[in-house]
Amino acid sequence: MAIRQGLLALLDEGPAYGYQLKAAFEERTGGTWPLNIGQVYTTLARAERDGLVAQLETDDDGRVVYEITAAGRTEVAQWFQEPVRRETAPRDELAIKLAVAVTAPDVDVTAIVQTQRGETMRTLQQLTRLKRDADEDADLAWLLVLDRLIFDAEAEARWLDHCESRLARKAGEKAVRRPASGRSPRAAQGSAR
Amino acid sequence: MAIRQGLLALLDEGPAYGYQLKAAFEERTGGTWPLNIGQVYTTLARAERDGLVAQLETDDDGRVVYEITAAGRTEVAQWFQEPVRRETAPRDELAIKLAVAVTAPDVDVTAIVQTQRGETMRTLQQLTRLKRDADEDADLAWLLVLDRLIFDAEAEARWLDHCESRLARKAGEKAVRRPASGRSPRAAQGSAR
DNA sequence: ACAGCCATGTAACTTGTTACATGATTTT
DNA sequence: AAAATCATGTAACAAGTTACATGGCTGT
Repeated sequence: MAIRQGLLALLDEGPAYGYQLKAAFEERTGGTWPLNIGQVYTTLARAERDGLVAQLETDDDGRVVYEITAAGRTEVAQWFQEPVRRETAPRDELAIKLAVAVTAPDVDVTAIVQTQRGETMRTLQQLTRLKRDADEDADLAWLLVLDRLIFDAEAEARWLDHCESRLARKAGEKAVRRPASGRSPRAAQGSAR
Repeated sequence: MAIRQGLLALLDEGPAYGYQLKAAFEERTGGTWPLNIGQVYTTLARAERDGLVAQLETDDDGRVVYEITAAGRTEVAQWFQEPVRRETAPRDELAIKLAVAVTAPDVDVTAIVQTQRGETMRTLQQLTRLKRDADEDADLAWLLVLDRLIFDAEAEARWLDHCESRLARKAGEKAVRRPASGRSPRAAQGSAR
């Protein structure tokens, strides 16, 4: 619902047409989440179907201007009033992956963790660079989004470390096997019952 | 794709029927993400359509047992090999909300932040309690998922603090207005061009 | 004239999700 | 016998997403 609500909130600031909404949305997220223009229209069409927005007369240049309705305002107000709940959040793919991997036989979980950490660190560096470059001029909204991504990536990295140490401890309990195993990060070669 | 891949990975450990998959999935995530049984079947049907799984003969009790195919194994192996990429991750609703709110006029962003922190802290406590209770017997997968949720919630809380201080700084720059404003957390009353 | 952007829209598809229908088996 | 649980499935929808069609306008 994030996009729908976001566009709705933008319309709450005043009528606008499709391209303006796309631009406004991307400006605030600093292009972190580029929005396919088609999606703006499908989202608007669905919002109109649900009575949250309405088409105004086309403007002087023939552009289709949308306006928020009373029902739409109510929904925006609610969106701002109510916190985002954990239950609403989508299932986390990485967590599912590790949860399944850790229980499965013949899957090198450590390799998964390490690969993922590589990716996470790369992302983190990229974000940090972006922040350094943007810090001067960028507007508050974009900076906050950026920090959000950074905080998230850091949490992910920390969690991966945590997983690794837990895995190491578990492996330790299993005592000594494979005396001098060269690292073999090949994971998931299937199996049978 | 998380559920689909998860079920596929479970099938990679051996054939199973719908209810078994639901149980296996929920066992690993400790019931954090309960799975509607109907979804198991729709997911399986779609995976079958895509040639990733196949129905075996029904077992002795007439249950429909699914088996992973070669193509399915390839996909699971890939899933484990490749890291979860940031670009794949869904847009974060909270970030969008604050990004829009912070730029909009007549929206009390501080109120939003505080409400959200309340929710986040409540979640965090709940998770911590779960962890304390579970720590004895629970299996590794469930503990890791739990920690993931905790790390995430902590990052969110930290980010909210960060947002608040940024907002305070910005408000400071605007200098003194509204000498003794009673807090008016009414948000988003619309506007016109 | 042609390339390229602005602008609107639509058709088609994916994943996730739930509500419901239908039986069989088990428990009370 | 009734209630609960196991088990399979389907219909229908939401939200996100993209590829494509279409036309106007602008600069070269």
